[in-house]
Amino acid sequence: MPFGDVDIPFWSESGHHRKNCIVTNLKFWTRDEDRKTCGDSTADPYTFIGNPIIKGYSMRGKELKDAMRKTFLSYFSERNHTIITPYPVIARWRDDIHLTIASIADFQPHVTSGQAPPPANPLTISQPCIRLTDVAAVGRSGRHLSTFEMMAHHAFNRPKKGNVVYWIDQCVRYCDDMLIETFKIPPNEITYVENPWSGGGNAGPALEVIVGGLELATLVFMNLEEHEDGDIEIKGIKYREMELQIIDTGYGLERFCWAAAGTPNIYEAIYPESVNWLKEIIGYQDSIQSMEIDVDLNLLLGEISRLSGILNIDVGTDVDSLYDILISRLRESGFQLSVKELKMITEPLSSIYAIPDHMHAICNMLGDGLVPSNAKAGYLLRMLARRVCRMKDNIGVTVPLAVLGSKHIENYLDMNSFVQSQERIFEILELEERKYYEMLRKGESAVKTALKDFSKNIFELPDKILFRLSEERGLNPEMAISIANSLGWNNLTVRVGFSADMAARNAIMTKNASKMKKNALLFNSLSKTSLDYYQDTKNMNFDAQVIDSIELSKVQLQSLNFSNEVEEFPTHAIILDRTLFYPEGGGQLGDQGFLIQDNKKIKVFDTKIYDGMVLHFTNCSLPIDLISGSVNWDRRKQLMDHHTAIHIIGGATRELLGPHIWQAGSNKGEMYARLDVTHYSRISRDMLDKIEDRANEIIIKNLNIEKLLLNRGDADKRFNFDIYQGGPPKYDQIRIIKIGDFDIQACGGTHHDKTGLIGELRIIRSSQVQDGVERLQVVAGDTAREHARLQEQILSETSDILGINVEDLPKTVLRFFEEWKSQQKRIEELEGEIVRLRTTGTSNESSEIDGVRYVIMEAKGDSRKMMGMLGELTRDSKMPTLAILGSREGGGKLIVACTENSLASTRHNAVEILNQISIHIDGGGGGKPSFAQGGGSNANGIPDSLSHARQILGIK
RNA sequence: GGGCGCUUAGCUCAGCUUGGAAGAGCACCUCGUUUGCAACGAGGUGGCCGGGGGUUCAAAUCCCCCAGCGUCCA
Repeated sequence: MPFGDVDIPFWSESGHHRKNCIVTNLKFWTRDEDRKTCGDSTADPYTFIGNPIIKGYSMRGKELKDAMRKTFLSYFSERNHTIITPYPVIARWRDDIHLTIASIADFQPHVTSGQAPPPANPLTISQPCIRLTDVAAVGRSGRHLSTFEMMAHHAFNRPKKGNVVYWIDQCVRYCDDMLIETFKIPPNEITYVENPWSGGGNAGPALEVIVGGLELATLVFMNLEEHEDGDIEIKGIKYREMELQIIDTGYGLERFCWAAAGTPNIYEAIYPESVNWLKEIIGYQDSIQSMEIDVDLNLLLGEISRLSGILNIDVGTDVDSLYDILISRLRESGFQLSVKELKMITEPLSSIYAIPDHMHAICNMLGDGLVPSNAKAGYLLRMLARRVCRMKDNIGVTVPLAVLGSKHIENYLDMNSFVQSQERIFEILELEERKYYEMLRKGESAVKTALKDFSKNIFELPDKILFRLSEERGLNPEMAISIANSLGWNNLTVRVGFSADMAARNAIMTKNASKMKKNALLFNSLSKTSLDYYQDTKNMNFDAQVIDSIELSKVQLQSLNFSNEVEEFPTHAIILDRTLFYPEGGGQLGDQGFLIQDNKKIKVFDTKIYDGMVLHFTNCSLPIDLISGSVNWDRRKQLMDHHTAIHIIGGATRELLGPHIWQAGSNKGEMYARLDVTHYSRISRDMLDKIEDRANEIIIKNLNIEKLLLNRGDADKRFNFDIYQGGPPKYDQIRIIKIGDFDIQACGGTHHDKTGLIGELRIIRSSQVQDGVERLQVVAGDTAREHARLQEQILSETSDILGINVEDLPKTVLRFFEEWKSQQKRIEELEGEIVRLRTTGTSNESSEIDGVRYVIMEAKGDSRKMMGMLGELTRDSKMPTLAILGSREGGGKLIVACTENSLASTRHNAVEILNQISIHIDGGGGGKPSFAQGGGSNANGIPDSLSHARQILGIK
């Protein structure tokens, strides 16, 4: 049987026929003997618009979704499936994706790989998902959503172990039965299209379930995994059968709602309140009526939706040609419209439809505790927020973003599924909108500057300028051009195909970037080291067997990235059968200490782990023999102080600032520790003090610190996802650090048994790593005391220099700085005065020949100082002057200048004069004909230079 | 995670490509003209050109490092 074919008893039992779609050429199953197309082709229009194919659901919006979800979950619950609470939309348990894009994502990779058991088997769920790949089509196609709920039933089979829940046949039976019996869909309207699925390292046969021209569900039978020796090849990648056989289904909740509502498009079915409200605000009906087009708007929208589904709207699509096609197709259906009319109808609508969709995603992300940022998942949130801001501006909605959010939550969301508070969601939305307008405002001057050298009559801009405005200023081409139009470049338009080129350019850049990073295999794993340091974190001495002693190559040294606490570059890596040295991990730096063999003490500079093998870095090799090891306790104690302190700070920050506080990285060394947390604004010193106080309170309470070892499934059940602050879990065994009831985290580091052992901690300062991520710098234990001493010392040394009390430092320094500035000013004035005095009347430094004054004199100071004097001499156009100043500073400086546009500048060339006289100071220089400056290396030649100048100019 | 950009007067920003006297608008001060809504005219005050290092006779300008901020992509 070829891969992808689905041959099950159910087909013949239920009277299905296998056919070939005459349009797509895909194989499909149907009960309808006469059917020629698979249902999901360009020849299959939606049949349910205005005529719901799922009967009995008269409600709309949230009520409809709730009812539909309940029906689905109940169906499977009644058939032995356990209902699972949805996972968050931010996929923090994974490091390969930011957002939950499917229900199966909840169970990847730990369950699908077989490492951990599923939370229930079989199970059913309705998982909120966010997918941004087709975000450009949302609002336009009639069916695309950036956020949706994927209803699913999953089963995980291990046929080799005799554990089979159900497989393809039963899966299809459930689906078919539910559609017909529960949702009352006419059997002949259902088609099952064979379309094998692959992605994310797995593959398997799959069926697309099409009803009334709409894909309602996909049933995937995942039984293959990527493997280089696999015997099945799909799209050039080799796969083999895997241990697990997974039923991975996805039923689009919103699509069920649409099919039950029969509205012109999916948005009207699920967001009717928002759509109507937005239409009202901008007076949409009135503006359409004033166009006096003789069409039934509802019929037209249905038709557009039907056609948009067929047309492929994608990033970079040539929108104008798309409109032409749409117009001609609409004409075939009896709608006579011009492009302009069609645009006036559909452009505002596409925004009206996209806004509630985007708000749904935004509120869900914020509700999950995500913070907007310029990187990672936070950027996706910001991108959506900015799309909404842009769209609402375009169609003339003046309601603030936060109000849109408030309306949306009121109509469509349950706050009790959110970790974040409503107030904070609005606060963040307000901040985001403010940042968007700030960007626009700055963008205007950026456009002005970028275009200042272009004629106002040009029609197109060089691509480079639009690329740069987009990448550096966040102005997409349409926004940039619209700003340019409003600034007077009225003819400018975006070149056809520009967006496609920009997307292609990004693709190339991304591809190049991914080529650059290649992970070379550093060490061949011999055997895993027994990690004995967890048994008792205070135990520092041990005996072990040397397994290997590796001389480090240049490549290895470079890629090992030693911290600045490693005092010397090591030459060797020693591998032992067991160790008490903690290798760098979880942000905690590696242990240092000694290895002792035959009375020889060898220093361990650092410890790292690679593929389960602990590398002890030394500067010599060791024979394969027994050794004893000794870990530097002072350092380890300090690392533990810092690591436990960071947990406490994290807990205190979360407690005081809110559930959106997530660890975005951390580092614990001997000298200091830092914790990066997600937060939407800068943290004030006042707040840092509060966090510090709370953390010290925890230390004083001397809470017990428990270390628990749980498997992944139990850890997930017992605690929230909050425990994965340090990143997605990598192993099935999860080590939990529990500080009283104050803070619980999965962590592999070494910790004290009691909080009191830290002594004290201080947050030295906070800085910003990227937008939305604050870095807290922390010192704890002895380091905290040393830090305080150092600060004292700096202050007392500084105040000693000024001979004042420490308390008076700020005030005194300010006074000194002000005085210094005003004195600089005074010096400049006085120098000007000196020049005036020296050059007025009959001084030997000033003479006049034929209407030009000549000033040749030696001065004091550097070029900058002499500039000021020259201003005095040559800036007065009423007194044409040629001035030559020389100074002995810095190897000799010379400046030759004449009053611009005067007799002096026509008569003399400053550069020529300078070049002739600068030979005396062994130097050079240049400038323009009216002004030249230079310098040299022989300061004592200055008098010669000046007298040479007098000679050239004929002055005695 | 990978890029790109910005930091210059109290504010908003030019100048940097190609090194050679620190600029504009707004605000502020003085004088004049007016006393109608962003008044006008003349003059003026105000700058460690983010910090540190390098190249150079000479750096706001070129190179490197650091800090702060912005932005795009994944």
